[in-house]
Amino acid sequence: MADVNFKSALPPLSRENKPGQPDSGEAGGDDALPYDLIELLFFAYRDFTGDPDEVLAQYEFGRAHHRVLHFVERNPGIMVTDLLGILGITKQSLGRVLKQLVDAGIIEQREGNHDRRQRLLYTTETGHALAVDLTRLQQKRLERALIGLPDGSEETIRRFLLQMIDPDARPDILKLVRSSFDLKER
Amino acid sequence: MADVNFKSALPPLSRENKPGQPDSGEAGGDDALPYDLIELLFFAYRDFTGDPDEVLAQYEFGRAHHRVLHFVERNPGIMVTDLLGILGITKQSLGRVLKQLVDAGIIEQREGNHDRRQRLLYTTETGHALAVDLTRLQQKRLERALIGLPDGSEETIRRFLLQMIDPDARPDILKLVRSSFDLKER
DNA sequence: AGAATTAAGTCAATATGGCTGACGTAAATT
DNA sequence: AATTTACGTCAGCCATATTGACTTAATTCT
Repeated sequence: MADVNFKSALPPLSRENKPGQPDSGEAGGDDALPYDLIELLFFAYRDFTGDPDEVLAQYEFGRAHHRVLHFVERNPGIMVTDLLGILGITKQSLGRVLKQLVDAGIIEQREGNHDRRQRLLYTTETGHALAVDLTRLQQKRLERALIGLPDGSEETIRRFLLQMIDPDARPDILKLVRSSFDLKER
Repeated sequence: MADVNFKSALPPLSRENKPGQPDSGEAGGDDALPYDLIELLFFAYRDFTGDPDEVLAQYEFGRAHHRVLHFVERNPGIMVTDLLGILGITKQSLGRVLKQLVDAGIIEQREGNHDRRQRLLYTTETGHALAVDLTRLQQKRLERALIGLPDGSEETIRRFLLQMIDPDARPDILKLVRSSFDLKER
């Protein structure tokens, strides 16, 4: 369900507004702003997140649930505090979503062994299955996107994405992402 | 202002949960799910949108305003209906945001020449300046991300992003994006 | 000329996913 | 024993999206 992607919704451009070639009649001297890249990124990301959205809607879950599920699946036994740091949201925001996931039997909380204050997070069997499902959807889209690109493109894209990230956040993200590819800078 | 990026917020991974190398001990036979790409995309997009967010916050605007501003700047004289189609949101959602932008003197509405029902959208001088500012921020990040990548990488990334988009939406998006690069499939 | 369609705007209600500040409890650390 | 940490919770707020129904004016179709 859920017509998340705008597919059919995108109309032809207004007649009054035909392309007309590089409308480089701007004021100041905006030397070639990368509108195309910016827009491609926008639409690509939207469709990328749209696949999971459709599945999640069936469970009455949203994108917030997906993010939590994803990072718990990826980091079984993660502490709530660390998950908060990764997601960059507040305890309250996470709390609501997390509770729903626990109630739905998607995520399980276990007391820490060494530190009994912790409620370490794990996906249940159901949760794992759902996480894998969603990831496979995204995998398919990624694979489709890589078709026909020159050798080494995947590596290039990985580096590009990493370098899009704030430099001072990269070390932490690299730890988190632990790619099987070498993304060390230089 | 606005601590949009989580920079300092990302904590070290939980001690209980050190990398430990490809934890390929999964159940079914999930052959190498592309977690790293998925996560890099997530963080990259977050930082990418974070730059404009900070500036917009000063105007009490959000990301919704940015999207509207962007597409109006890019398609001066666009009809409301077409903008709705591009953004993939409802008239009501657009209405609120658009009104705020008009009230703030960022966007201007002019009656259509041929069709007086239309309220064609244009950025004002102020709006244009803001749009350019925001785009330059994103340009800088993109340029930084392309540093050190092999020749032709930008082209590769463009194609990658295009192919991430639903195939049936691509023709419309290509018209919209009108890249100065050749993105025709094949 | 009259009917149907389109462009734009509007009302009211609702959901989601964020936020803040304050506070409480149990467990660990100093 | 005092402090800090991990987690949760209360109450309220805000931004951005949704739906369905309805109005007005203008254009197009028959």
